[in-house]
Amino acid sequence: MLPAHEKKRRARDPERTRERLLQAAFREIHRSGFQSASIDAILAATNVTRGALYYHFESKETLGYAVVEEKVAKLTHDRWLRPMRGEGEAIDILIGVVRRIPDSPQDVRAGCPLLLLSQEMSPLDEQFRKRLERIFLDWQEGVATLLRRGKSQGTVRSDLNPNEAARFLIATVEGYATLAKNAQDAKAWKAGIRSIVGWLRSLRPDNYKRG
Amino acid sequence: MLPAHEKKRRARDPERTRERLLQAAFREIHRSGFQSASIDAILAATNVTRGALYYHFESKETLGYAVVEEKVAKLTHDRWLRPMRGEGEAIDILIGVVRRIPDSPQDVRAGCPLLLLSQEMSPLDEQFRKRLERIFLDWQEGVATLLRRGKSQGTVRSDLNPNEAARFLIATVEGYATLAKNAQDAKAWKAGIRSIVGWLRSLRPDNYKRG
DNA sequence: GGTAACATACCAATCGTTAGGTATGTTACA
DNA sequence: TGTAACATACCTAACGATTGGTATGTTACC
Repeated sequence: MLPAHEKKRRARDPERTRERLLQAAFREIHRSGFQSASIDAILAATNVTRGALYYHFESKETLGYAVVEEKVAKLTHDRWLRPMRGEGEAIDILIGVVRRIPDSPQDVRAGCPLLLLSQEMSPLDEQFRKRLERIFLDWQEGVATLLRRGKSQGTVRSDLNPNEAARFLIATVEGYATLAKNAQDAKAWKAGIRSIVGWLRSLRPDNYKRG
Repeated sequence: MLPAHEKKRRARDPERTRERLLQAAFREIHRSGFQSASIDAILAATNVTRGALYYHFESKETLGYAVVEEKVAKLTHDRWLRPMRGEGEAIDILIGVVRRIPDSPQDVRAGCPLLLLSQEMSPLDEQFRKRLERIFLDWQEGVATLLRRGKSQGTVRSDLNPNEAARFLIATVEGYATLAKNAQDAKAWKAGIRSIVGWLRSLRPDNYKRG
């Protein structure tokens, strides 16, 4: 007998259908933005029919909201929040996280979906905006918490304002991501990361030297 | 006799028609992005007809390119390049420029058009991308030139890399603009400006104190 | 058998674009 | 100077394609 995951594909598997739609919608939205994302393109990419899509999602908007909540938020969670909860020195962790952001040409050219959706949708759709804002706030809170821990452990300058520094880090990361996306050049991104790492190092106490 | 500019409006005034189309297109693109910008909306805003629009611009794309070249580039020029050519200490000039970026609720909520178009169009349309990249490069070069001047005058740290610092400034400005746009909150922008100004001050030589 | 999970066919609206015509302005020539 | 010839600057109507959405029908599974 075949292992469970290789069993003959069930004719009906609503969870899988929904997940495939979400994934395809994420890709399409990431490519074209939400407004220009085409339902037809999503259907073509998944071989799901209109009826099935509108069975799982009541409108294009709700599909978009689900993409933000379940796909975009997950990215931030996996790349930032989870690693930041690990052991180690705060600045080291942040440098590691920043360096682990995908830097392949494809990734850099595609850019950050959070950034794209913020620019496009936040003035147009309050429901979108609120969901994106939730992601930014969680991100900021995660960084600030880590910096606070660093301060209490003496590995971060005592005069640093954690919330302010967290915002600064996020702004810089997103700013360089924009420049690199516009340049369509992974080297631009890597140079940005080096600058950010340099700034992160400056958050250590003056008397705190490392190898 | 009436002054020249109040004379009865000429039935045909191609320059004025073109300029009005450009202005309305800029507004519409800034609001909706390029792909979702509606020709109908531009026509309605100007009371210009389809035929007139397609007389002045051969397609929606060329209209978009003209908006980037003649409207978006002008913004960067007026707000950054021109002030940066003035007299004075480099860091003071940069702080002044940054503080003079419009910070009304409407401006912050609308966001930076350069940012929006980069996010939306740079992976999709090389012609767009090149024109946007030109703006970013001019911007960067302007800041770098000013910082170089500051170094030679001893008002900027001698160990500073002008191009790197220029990129850092631009990335930070655009990053905070994104955060503020997503928050739809002018206070977020003003706080960002304060952080940027703080960073700019740190570019002065250690022994260089000011009032 | 009942209903959850689809599939199909179609709708009205909107998209950017163009064809075809008109009105106004300019220029060349008698 | 008058006007024929032409060019510029529009206007109107309609195009075919695509948009998101829905109503109705069918099928697989508990």
